[in-house]
Amino acid sequence: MATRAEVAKLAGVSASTVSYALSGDRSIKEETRKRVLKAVAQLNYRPHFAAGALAGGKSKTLALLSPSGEFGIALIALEYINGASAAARDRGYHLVIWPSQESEMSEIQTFAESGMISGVILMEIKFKDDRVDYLKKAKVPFAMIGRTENPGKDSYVDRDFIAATQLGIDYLHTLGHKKIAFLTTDRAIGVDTRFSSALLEAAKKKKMTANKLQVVNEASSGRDAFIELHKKYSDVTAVVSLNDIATLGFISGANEYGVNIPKDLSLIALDTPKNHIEMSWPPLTTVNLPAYEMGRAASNILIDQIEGKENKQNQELHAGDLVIRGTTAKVRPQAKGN
Amino acid sequence: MATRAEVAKLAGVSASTVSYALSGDRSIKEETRKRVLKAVAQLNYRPHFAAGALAGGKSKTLALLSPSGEFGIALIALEYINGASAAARDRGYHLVIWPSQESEMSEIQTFAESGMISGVILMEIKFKDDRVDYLKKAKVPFAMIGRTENPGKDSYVDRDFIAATQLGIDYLHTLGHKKIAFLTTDRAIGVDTRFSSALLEAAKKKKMTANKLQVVNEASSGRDAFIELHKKYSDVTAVVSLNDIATLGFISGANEYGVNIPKDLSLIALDTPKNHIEMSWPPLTTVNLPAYEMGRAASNILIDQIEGKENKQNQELHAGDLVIRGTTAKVRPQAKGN
DNA sequence: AGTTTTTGTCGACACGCGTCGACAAGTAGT
DNA sequence: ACTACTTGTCGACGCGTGTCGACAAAAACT
Repeated sequence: MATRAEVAKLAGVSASTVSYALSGDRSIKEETRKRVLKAVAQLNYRPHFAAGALAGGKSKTLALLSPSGEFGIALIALEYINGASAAARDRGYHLVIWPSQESEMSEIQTFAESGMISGVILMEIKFKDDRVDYLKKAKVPFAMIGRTENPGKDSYVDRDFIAATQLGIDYLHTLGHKKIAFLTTDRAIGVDTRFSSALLEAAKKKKMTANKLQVVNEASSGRDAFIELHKKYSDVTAVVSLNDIATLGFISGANEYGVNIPKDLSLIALDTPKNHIEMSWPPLTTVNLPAYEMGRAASNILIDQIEGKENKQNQELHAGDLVIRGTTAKVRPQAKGN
Repeated sequence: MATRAEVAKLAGVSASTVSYALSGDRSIKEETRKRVLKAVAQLNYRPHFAAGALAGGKSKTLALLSPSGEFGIALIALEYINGASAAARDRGYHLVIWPSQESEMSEIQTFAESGMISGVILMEIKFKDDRVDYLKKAKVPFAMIGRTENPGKDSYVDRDFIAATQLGIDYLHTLGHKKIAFLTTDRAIGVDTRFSSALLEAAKKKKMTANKLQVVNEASSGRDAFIELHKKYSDVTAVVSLNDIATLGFISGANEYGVNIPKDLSLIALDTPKNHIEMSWPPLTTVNLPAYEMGRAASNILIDQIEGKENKQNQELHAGDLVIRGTTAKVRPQAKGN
């Protein structure tokens, strides 16, 4: 492994000149810089990361705290990770996945102080989130994917629930649907609450009725929801799902009962990771969840913050786009609900 | 952040004594060690990772190279990551997810040489894998999840295809099935090849016929496979799936055609990550893929290697267990294939 | 022409730790 | 009682950087 000293010798300059030529923190004559860069290339030199971290106090490493639920990292986390990781790499950082056991926040703090990590990305944010409070107190830079009830000036990237919901509702409206139902859980994460109220609002605007079907995050629950719908709300012509797992069970239920999607019933999913879309048949019409982009944004926002670009925008909302696939169709003229 | 010097002062010993008390690399009087440990606890001291890496040349960081496919990290990778990450943490290491762009192996080498990473975990191993050749030449310690055609003495953790297949086939045999079919892709990864031949072998032993249904890694392809089965092999009473995504489409197809699983047709999946199991209805009978354990094992094997425990076992096969859920049943007496 | 500012470079130092050699004190073997 | 080894501790050094202060040379002002 080539060191800075070797580069300096080859380029005929001092060691510090090499550093400055690379970092740009002091002005260097163009010709000298070129000589240095040539030597760097020739020796395939790359600064020793630990030495840099030691001397500069910067590790250029981000930790993505993944709440270790039952199955460890959640499925959707995958796309966030991919995006965050890619953006971090683009800016010379690394991303460590940190399956954080429960409330081991003090550990995070220690690692932040020991220079191991420069900042933290948080997922699955609750309305009230202890982790957020902790990190703020500990002065560890962080960015959220999701947001607390009152995020204030904290950095976050989140779904634009209102815009996403409107895209879906407006499309159903275009297709002629007037009586709809929606699948939602009532987890304390806040996503559901925000989604549900945005949906009711959007439906109201279009003068559509919207019945709520309560589900939990399981396929079987989606199937139960279909059965409930089938019995109680037979005039409903379209369903909006706010839970990805339940969606799949819901489709199974429809299949089982001989209800054809999309001919008899339209279905649109608003909270479905890419991986699930390709798993269903027919392919789901969705307002897609731009998780990759959100992950990217989270990294960028966090890095801006770490590097002291406080002036930059540090809160983002992503709506996603309507992607029409195979589960939506025009309402049938003879349907009761028309 | 407390430093070694502060601990030393508090404990009334020299700095190096603190190091030795913690590492155990030299004998320290029991009483002294206790005093040191007390001071460590009191100050909440943790060695500065970069300093350690600089001085000792050990970063205690593992990189998990995830082939960035179309969707980045693959779904199953999730469980591997969780397992590998947990095991690494247990042994004081960290796991960096490295979405490796194509053949940027030289980058890996550079980072390994620069002390950034101590070893590499590889996934989605092909029969002939350039990355493996590269790492061997570059002398970067690595462990595979999966294995090349001729792994020799290279470290790996892989599925025990023979045992896993036998568990499934034997169970179907117990249920009275004699004519089966199986879903497989023919990707070059080697998994499919090994699985297919193990299955044919196991079926032969039990004197069962086994028709192959070729699929690709898509839900719609699984649906097509069902239709093919329905038309061509109507006497088949059970299906073994070797591809998780196709499985879900297969079930949709059965629903669509009014074929009841498990009453009319049994289905058992051998290569399905946990996340997919909870997504299907009825819940899948599987020989589960112990991905979490495999991830753990990969980390442990790699760390053993890094730490020079060459004598330890560095190749493992995991079969998984038969988990009976809702997609298998006794063959129906009146079925043609009986 | 003299003074101040900017540009370009260098040497020195600190970051916090692992580890080597030295050495005093104790133990074991003759 | 002398040597030989072991135990327990310490001080010193080096790992490869980032960065600060110094300073000569050049440029920009009076």
